[in-house]
Amino acid sequence: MNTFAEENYLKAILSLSLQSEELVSTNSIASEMTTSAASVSDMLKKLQEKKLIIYKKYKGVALNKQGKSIAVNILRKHRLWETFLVRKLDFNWEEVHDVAEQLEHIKSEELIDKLDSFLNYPKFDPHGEVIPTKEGTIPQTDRVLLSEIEENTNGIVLGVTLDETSFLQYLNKLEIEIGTEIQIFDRIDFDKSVNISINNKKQNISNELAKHLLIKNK
Amino acid sequence: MNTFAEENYLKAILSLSLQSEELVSTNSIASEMTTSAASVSDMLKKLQEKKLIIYKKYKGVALNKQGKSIAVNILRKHRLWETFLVRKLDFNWEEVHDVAEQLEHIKSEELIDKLDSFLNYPKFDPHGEVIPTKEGTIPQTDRVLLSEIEENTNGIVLGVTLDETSFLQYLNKLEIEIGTEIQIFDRIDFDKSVNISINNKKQNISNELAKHLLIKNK
DNA sequence: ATTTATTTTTAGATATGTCTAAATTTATTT
DNA sequence: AAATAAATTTAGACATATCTAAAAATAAAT
Repeated sequence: MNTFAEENYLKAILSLSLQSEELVSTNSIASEMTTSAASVSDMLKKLQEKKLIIYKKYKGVALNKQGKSIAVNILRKHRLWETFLVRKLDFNWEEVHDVAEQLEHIKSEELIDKLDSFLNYPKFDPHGEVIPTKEGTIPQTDRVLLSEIEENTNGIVLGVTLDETSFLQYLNKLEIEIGTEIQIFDRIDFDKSVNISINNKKQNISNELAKHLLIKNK
Repeated sequence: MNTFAEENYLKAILSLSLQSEELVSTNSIASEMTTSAASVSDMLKKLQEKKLIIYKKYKGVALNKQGKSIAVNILRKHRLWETFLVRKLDFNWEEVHDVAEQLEHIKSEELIDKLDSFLNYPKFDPHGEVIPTKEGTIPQTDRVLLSEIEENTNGIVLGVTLDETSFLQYLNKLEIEIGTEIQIFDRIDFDKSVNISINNKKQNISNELAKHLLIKNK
């Protein structure tokens, strides 16, 4: 059985691993978890002793099979709980993260199986993120948030992850609806806004907005 | 903010306080929590420093206002979660205790408010125990323990005061569940066991068992 | 009222997880 | 290639929560 701290480190390593192919650095983990590099070093040593990661001093770290399995399971629990909080308890989807960070550490396989069933086996969480399977795989989708999408590609709007009136009204104004084809040009470093074109009209979309648009990559 | 350990101690002290008027002893807490008396002593010192209990060395301990408020809130969360697990996730009422022991420590007032609302503001948990209010009071009910009940009366099983698997399994074997009608005949002086009849089947119930059965006098 | 037994507390260890500061390794400049 | 900078690890401390063994206080028995 793993502690909350161990699980949080594994989760952070998974998250960073999914963002790039390279080994995960100590500093990137420290920054992800807002802790010190020293603490990370300490924990990496421990996780290696528990045979959950592959760790080479000064080089970086990767999850091994068992560590990845645990981390993916935490991610599954996190996203199932978020789905529960939004769909059943009427939370706004922006509010659920902190609570889900606690709930994801509850230990009971049966609980998660039953929660999954209660929610009717959802494939996506309220943020549009895919929910890993019970078997420990992360289904590949061509659904991407506009805020995460590759530059210089085309896509189709598949959905949104927010249903606030002001948000939806703004989409109307921008002529964005489900099915709308968009061209993605580039992302601005400074504010993470995205330059796109809709119906041949060039627009700049804020990161705040882009985070709520689900795009299918063409 | 309190740690899980602190919350568990407060909960144990509350539970013991409700069983008798006297100050709670170090050993009784140790036995309730299956830990050592030394650990209890250590923690009592800490809880006193945090001003959550009234503690006199060698004499015993009681919750003060703030400590009781925290403990009652944990109890409320525990019982709301048990209700959720049984009513929504289809757990058997014998299975929910361990999971609820974890869930009760999740920190979010909003979560509990919304859970309460989702469950339609239940008054009793699946074991028949009353659920404390959001305001921190434990509603009084007219229930009596089988070990205390008047002889030659009839009653209905309203709940239990113990949440151990072995206990609950034994109840199953005796065909005792919530709602079961029982006739109470007499109490044996020697061992305080009670002669009763369930479904016209006469049985002798040990004092140890009777102490944990809540009966509504008819 | 002593002695004995029980209960409770303290002392000293251990494990987890964190920190700062110093040392070490690796990467980057010049 | 040597010097400098950056990243990482180690050393040593600290807080939490637990334990065993020993000491101290209280309760029970003679």
